[in-house]
Amino acid sequence: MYPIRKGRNMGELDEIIEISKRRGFFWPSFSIYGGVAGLNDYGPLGSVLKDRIYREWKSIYAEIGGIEIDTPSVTPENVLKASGHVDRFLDIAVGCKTCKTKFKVESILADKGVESVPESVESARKMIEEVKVKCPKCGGELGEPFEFHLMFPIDSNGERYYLRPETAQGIFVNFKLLLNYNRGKLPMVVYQQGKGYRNEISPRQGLIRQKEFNMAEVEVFLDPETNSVFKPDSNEKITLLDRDGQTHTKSLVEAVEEKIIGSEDHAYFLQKTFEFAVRIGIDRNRLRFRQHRKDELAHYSKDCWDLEFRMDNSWVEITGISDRGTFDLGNHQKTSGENLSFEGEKIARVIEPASGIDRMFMAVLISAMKKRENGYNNLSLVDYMAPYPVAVLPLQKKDGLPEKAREIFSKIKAIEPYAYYDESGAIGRRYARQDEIGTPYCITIDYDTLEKDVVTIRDRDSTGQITGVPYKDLLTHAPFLSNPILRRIKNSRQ
RNA sequence: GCGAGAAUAGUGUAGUGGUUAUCACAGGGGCUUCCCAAGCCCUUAACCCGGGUUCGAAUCCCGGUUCUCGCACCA
Repeated sequence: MYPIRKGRNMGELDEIIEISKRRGFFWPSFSIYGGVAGLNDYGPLGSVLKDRIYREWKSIYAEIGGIEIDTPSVTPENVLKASGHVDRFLDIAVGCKTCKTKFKVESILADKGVESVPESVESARKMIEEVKVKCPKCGGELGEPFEFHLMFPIDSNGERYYLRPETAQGIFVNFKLLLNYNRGKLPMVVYQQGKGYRNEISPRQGLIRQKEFNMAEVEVFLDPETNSVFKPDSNEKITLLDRDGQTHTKSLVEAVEEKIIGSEDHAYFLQKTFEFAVRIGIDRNRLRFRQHRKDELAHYSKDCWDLEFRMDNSWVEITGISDRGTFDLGNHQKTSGENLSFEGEKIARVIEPASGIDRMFMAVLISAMKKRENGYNNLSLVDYMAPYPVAVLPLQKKDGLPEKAREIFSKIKAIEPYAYYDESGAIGRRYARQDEIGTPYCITIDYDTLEKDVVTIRDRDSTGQITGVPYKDLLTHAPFLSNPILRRIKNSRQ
């Protein structure tokens, strides 16, 4: 009866994309000009939800003494040269003249047993000639090699810059200042939220693969001589897929004991990452950790575990927890000439939990989306994540109910600015509307309100309600969601 | 980037050369209803962009853009 969906079956991702566009979570950018692949806007609801995800992330790391920094997206070339991105984030590719398939020169050389990365188009051409490589697919002649940049370059007055491919470098280059701020002490946990940019060849799937994306990166600086500053303590069994393809269902504590995970420090940040995902409402049953194989590690990474989320029966990385060792600080020290050591000659070792906030955002929506028996959607967000924690609804649009409702609404606004007011159409329709955008509580103003100043509170997930709540009791607790009456509703529902 | 398909209101769609461009839902207004998208009436709102063929193009052709699915790539 509601949007008739013929033709293809919608997957959960398609469904979230449809609802998001309709209700204002996100949509493709620049659509009046035909749109641009891989760029999306967060709408009014999505902007709030995204901020709430960042808020929880910050509090997770602030709780363990982390400090925040905010650095530019526009980054000078020499910084990204030192970090290896200029050379390693640029692929030299070549196409087959016959079947038109394109390959990374690096990988077809590797197939021939040549383990070297061409540094230029010219050297790639020479190497192809020397090794006599043909098209691995059809055996045809290969064409001219060409460069494919994964970073967006910016040229300004003869100087080259790039849009950062990760926020991390802004932290590494500030190591000295940050360490000074931290009064010379390690461990030091530094986090940064911000945009990252990658020139994806084929951006797809809404927010999953974009050219510009929201990152939440943490760099944990550790004394290389002091292990196990951070220790996991969770006994929850988690699925761990190691680099040899073995699946383990173990707690992180056990995983370290059994050497599935290399260090306690690394495991601890897997735990933190898992805690973050669950705290924002991602379904823990759709999560697993997967270790990178040696050949898929990024150039800066010694070891990496991804937190992956299952959607439409495939796994999507939402966070990578990488052991970057001393790679970045070592290279920046060498290139800049600045002393980035501490306590003499020591270079700090780095563990990096780096989350893709857009992907986590999708995971939150997909985890929360429920279908009711009547076919309507219920976005079962965790209370404190909902863009609107509360809506105020007069039962009908007459008999002075809207006037009373607006009066109460303005009082609610004073303690909960993200409150929604709606008096249009039938009450059931308005409940349904709030359900679809995840509003956990509706306050209904009815005839009893006029006589006795009591309201009805309706709970989103159970659709149950409690009547006769003196509305003044709702105004005595700020923030609104800490109100004990709401807890009572929540606890009583089954 | 290649191959194949697709692009029509906010969403999902009908429409194979001539229609006031279909329908549903959503949105707005009203009647009715004291609590879960009920019903009735009214209303807002679209042919991706640019060329071409034609008396006439949403429809046919070309180019572009975007999307989907594969491949490749990326994480």
